[in-house]
Amino acid sequence: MGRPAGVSGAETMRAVRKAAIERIWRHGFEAMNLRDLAADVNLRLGSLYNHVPQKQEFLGNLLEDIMLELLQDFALRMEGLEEPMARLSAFVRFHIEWHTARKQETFIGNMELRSLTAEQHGRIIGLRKDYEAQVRAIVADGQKAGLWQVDDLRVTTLALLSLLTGISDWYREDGRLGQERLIRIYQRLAVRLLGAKSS
Amino acid sequence: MGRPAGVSGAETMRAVRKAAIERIWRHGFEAMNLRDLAADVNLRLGSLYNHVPQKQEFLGNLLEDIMLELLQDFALRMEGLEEPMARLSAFVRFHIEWHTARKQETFIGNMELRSLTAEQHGRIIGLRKDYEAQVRAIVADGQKAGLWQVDDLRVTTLALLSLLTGISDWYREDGRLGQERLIRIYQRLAVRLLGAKSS
Amino acid sequence: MGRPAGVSGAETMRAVRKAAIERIWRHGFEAMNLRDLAADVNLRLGSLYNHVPQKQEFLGNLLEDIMLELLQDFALRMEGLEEPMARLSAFVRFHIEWHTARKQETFIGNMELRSLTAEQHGRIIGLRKDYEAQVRAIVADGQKAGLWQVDDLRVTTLALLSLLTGISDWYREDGRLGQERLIRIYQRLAVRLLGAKSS
Amino acid sequence: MGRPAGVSGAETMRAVRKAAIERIWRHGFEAMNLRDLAADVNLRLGSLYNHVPQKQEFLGNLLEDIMLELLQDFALRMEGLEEPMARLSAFVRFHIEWHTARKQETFIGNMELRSLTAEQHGRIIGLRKDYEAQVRAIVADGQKAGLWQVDDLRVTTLALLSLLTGISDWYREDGRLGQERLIRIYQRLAVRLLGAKSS
DNA sequence: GATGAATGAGTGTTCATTCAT
DNA sequence: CATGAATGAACACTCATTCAT
Repeated sequence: MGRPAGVSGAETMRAVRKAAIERIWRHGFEAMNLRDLAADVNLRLGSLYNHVPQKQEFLGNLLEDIMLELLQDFALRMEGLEEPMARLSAFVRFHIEWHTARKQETFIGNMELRSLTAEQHGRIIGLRKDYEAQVRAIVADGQKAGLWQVDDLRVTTLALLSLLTGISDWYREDGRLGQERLIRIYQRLAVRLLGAKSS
Repeated sequence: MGRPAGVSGAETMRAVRKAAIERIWRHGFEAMNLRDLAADVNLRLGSLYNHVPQKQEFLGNLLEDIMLELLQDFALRMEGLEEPMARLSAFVRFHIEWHTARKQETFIGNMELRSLTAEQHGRIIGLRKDYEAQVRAIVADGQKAGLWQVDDLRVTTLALLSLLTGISDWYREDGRLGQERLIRIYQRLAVRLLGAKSS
Repeated sequence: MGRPAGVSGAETMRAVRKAAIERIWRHGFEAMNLRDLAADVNLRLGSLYNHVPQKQEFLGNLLEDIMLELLQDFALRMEGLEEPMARLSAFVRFHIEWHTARKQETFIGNMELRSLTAEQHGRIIGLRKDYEAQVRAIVADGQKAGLWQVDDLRVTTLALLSLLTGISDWYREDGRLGQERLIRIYQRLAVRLLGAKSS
Repeated sequence: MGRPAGVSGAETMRAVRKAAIERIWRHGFEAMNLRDLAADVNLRLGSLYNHVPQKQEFLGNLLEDIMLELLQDFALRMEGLEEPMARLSAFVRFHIEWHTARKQETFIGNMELRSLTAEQHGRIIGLRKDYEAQVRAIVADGQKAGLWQVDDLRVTTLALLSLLTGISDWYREDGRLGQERLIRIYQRLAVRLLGAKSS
């Protein structure tokens, strides 16, 4: 009944998160029940509460951490890039890589916003706006540099993001096109969308 | 208690649908409970079952009807149009008009697929594929006609659909841009995306 | 599964209250579980909620109704009595009769105050103060009339109430003394406590 | 993690008892949870079990020790007093002092009897009867000595105890009346209750 | 002795669904 | 048709208790 040999809290926590992401992705947050989640990581229901706070709070933390990680990875990837076209390409690559490698995370990150409390929602929407703003900056800089010409900065940025994020609706690792090929296609689509001089 | 005067069964059904769409849109199908839904239309829970089938079946019917209506409206709108560029423009206009006028319906049509049974899911995915196929045909025809040049027909069509559908994530009737202006912007974006010769 | 023949909501409600009083009296509010309570009235747990609100709210309503009934019965009993000594005797008789006939109700009325929310607590303490105030008025009137002489009006009134309420800690219907004999003894004790001229 | 410096087991035990009394007093034994209790004394839940037996047994010990201490203090206070009136005064003083200084202990001593097992209950009721019997002896002796005249020895003794114990329902250290004044008032009430010749 | 982790048995509450009236 | 009442299956969450470390 006591603590079994060789278990660590942090490891269990990671396992719980992974299992939760899978379940939320498949059937949604509301449909994820904690008994099943506990079973996924070989725990009884009660034990789960040694690792996880309230279900609702857990979702908030989860989505927030996903967004934070996205922002952090994005910053790393963009480091040192100055030229708008290079930044656009890097952004498209990054976004696709993240949204295909972390398909489930990004899906629930979009899907389960409505399951958040108002307070959680505000917090996470804030982080999303950060990301948006950085993409908008790329589009704006390229425009200033005369690389492309967009009708409406805000709308075009949102359109660009929709374009890319939509991939996760149908992307499959074993799909017809390799990831690299996909990135190339979308880099070209992005450039076209912005109305770049040559494409 | 008998039926109050002036209330017809069909009317109640319509009211229930409307209320259900609102609730599903706000918090999701799983989070919609039938007691509240009944209250929305001034019924007690038990009475709801005189109008509505099982909750699960109700969702299936709802989503199917939404898709059928979309397809029907689409067909009407495209009637008589032959020229690919005209058809593209008409499609963009139609899609945006539908997805903004019927924001809730289309949102739940995308969102709640996962709440369907396998059988329902298959049926509705089939209808969505119909729609996709019609859009793909426009893209293909324009390509054959030399109006534009896409790298990958399937991917580009999906990208075009993502681009447009994404609007419903942020569109607000009282937003900065009028609907007409939005349509113009997106018609241009679509044309660019496909790599049309002139833009 | 539907509604069985010949059951009425009001009757069930009464049965639930009675069973709850018994259980709370025996083991306390916290120890009363709703599954057992449902079983007491031949219901499954879920059905209980057709009659009873939240457990916490149920307790508040219960205690409030008990106090209201006490106040109402008290008013009836005191009707028409003017003379302080007669009112004192009537009060003692009433209090003992109520606290022995409704032993459980009054016991939990005293005991479970701590299980109330702050808001409920305030409401019910208010009713108790009403009762106290009426008793205090009797003591004060007799004092003004020169029937007795107390050191401190408030304390003596509380002492008188403690004296009488204590009975329910040990009273048993089949006890050594009949209720009538008990009333006589306590009427005398009350008179003495107040320092009445003759006793 | 070993034992922090300067912490002895007996001290911890005392701290736990004190915290437990506070919690039981506020919300009752059933509502006291051991995690919170541990936190009160800066321990984690698991560590509590190095100091405290089963929760149920803990309560039994607690109440028994309270009663034993009461009896012991009572014996000390009454030592050497022979004359009934002096003993009555001393008892009243003692009872009030104990029930105000140890308000919480005596309150839970009365309140939580019902949370005991049958075996514990019997043991503690026995101790209470000891106390009662000693008070009854005082009343009886005074009666024999012609100091006062009661209708029924048992009932009057219980009434006297109710009268005094009731104080802890409303007593507050910062109340209107000082403790000494209160004792005087109740000594007079007690004497009156017994029907003493002069008062 | 202190701690984190695990466990099983509960506990209040919700909900879709059914059916006699 | 509307309603109140009943049902069973679930659900998130709590808690006393145990034990390897």
